Amino acid sequence: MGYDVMARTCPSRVVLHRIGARWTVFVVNALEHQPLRFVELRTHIQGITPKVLTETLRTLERDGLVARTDHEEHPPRVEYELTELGRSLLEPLRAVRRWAEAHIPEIQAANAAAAAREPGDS
Amino acid sequence: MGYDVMARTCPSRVVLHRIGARWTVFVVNALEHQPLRFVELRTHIQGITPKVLTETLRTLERDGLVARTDHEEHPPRVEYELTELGRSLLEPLRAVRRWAEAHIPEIQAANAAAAAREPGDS
DNA sequence: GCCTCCGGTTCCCTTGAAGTAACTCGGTAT
DNA sequence: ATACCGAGTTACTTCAAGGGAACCGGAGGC
Repeated sequence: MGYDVMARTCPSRVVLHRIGARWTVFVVNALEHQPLRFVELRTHIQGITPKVLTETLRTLERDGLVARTDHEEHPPRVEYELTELGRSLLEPLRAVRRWAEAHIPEIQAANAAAAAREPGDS
Repeated sequence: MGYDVMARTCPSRVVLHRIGARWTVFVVNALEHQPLRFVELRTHIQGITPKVLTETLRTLERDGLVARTDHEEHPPRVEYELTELGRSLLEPLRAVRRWAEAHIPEIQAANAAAAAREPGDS
């Protein structure tokens, strides 16, 4: 309690920034139903590069949202799963994701209308 | 229906990116209860510069989330308010904001623990 | 001896979002 | 004439996130 996101120094700004990071939403969403391995995440989240996936996972780990389990096998088997904390983020993120998926047409229409209102640049 | 954020070309990625933009959450939240003028937004959202506020508002306008009303007075009076669409985003964003505000201690603790686990760099 | 598999790492470059600071515009007040 | 207001704009800089491509290491298989 007592945090105010509007305050310049509020730590929740950092947290919001993390959530807003390009790939966080996708990784968390991907781990919703079961633990996944690196390659599985990679193929599940289309377009993510290994570098960025690693970075995102490390950040999520540091923040205590994702747990990494190295099974010490050969070939390597490493699994990522949501922690309790990470799981608690699912609900809000799902809401945002659902909103995004549901309102695409309206947003696209608004953009098209705005574009039509402006003088075409060609 | 039928959008899948995990698909490389899904338009919802663009939408999520917009929502994730540094200042979107703050502007939308600030407009929750009543229309605000430029300066009011500026003082309400601590740390935002006029340039960035303008950019954010323009984007929100284009996306149809915020309506701009110029009252054509002198000195100028311009009010920004959420549209119906913008208002529908409030609920999901509030959830995320609440989550952020609520889980700061845990995230900070996780970060501190992770930092302690690593070899100090000095 | 070399390849493959998995889970990365490394280096380097590009982009674009954000920040800084100074300036504009048109009208009214002093 | 000058200054001030609100609501921006403009030009320039900065910087971290992101992307691309190539490489690594050790076990097991051919």
